[in-house]
Amino acid sequence: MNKEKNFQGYLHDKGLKSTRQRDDIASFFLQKDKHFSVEELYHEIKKIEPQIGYATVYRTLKLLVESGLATKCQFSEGFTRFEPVHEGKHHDHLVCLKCGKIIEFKNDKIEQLQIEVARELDFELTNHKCVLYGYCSRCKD
Amino acid sequence: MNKEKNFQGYLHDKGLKSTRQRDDIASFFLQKDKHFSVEELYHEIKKIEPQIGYATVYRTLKLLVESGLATKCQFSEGFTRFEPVHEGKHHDHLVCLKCGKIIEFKNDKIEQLQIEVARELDFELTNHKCVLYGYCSRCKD
DNA sequence: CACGTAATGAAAATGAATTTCAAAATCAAT
DNA sequence: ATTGATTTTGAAATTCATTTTCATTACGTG
Ligand SMILES: [Mn+2]
Ligand SMILES: [Mn+2]
Ligand SMILES: [Zn+2]
Ligand SMILES: [Zn+2]
Repeated sequence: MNKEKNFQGYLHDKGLKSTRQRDDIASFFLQKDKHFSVEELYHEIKKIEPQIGYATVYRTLKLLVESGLATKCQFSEGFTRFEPVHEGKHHDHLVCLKCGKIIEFKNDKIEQLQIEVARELDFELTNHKCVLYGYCSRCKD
Repeated sequence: MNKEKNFQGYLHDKGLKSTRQRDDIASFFLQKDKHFSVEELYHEIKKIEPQIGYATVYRTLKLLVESGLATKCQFSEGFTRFEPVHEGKHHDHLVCLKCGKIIEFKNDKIEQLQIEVARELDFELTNHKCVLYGYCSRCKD
């Protein structure tokens, strides 16, 4: 898998070591398409690597974010979620306030308008977060 | 001031009491145009009401949000900010990653496109947060 | 293999936010 | 104004996500 190669490359370039724990976390995380809480990921990794500690999961997620392979999601749940990046494609989210379902969307017009907003305000844009809250098709009514 | 009347009305309707502390916090907060951290607000209120406790500031902000007179802002700073609502006008934010400056913007096209995105995904929209991160005119370069 | 360095994990620490609880304040009914 | 039921307050304790500490273990270059 190419993402794992990228992670190995990132570690090497930074003079960091490849370890069984890091590799297990990265390869499990990167092959899923999911918005993980740290707790969820910790419990999944426990099955593969029973001695793993929370600190290592936190530390490895930080490295994945720094390497550009993961992004942080803050959905006002009181904790952070992390998701593997989707092949260089940025997207935003809808979050169901009842069941917690997370739906992804991509809208180039919105992205373009955000760039214009920033330019008009003489602001150099680096990234953004757009989260739509409400009720999914199964939870509404 | 009308907002303070609304707060008094909210308290009365919910069978809650009007207290010197609540009234001082609400009237100070509602007349400012600022994105307050709880700590900032606490220190400002201390000047007016030296015996105030953090818990009362937190509790009053919660009431202000519930009454629709304040909104929570989460700018990935590790804590929550609160701002008085602007006369029924929704807006979003740009946040400078260097100096922390918060710039407001309003873009009806983006808002409309968000509504369309939600409709296409059969999602009942209640609210949204859109935060653009980058560098303000003074901090870029 | 050996050594210097980095990583791990359990436990402690941190920090924002909430809860607890005894004392004080509010307010509707007298 | 006085009462008294109920709510609010503030200091301190608690909670919970996340970070840090530190002794031990693992990595990887030579
Ligand atoms: Mn996603
Ligand atoms: Mn604002
Ligand atoms: Zn739902
Ligand atoms: Zn700036």
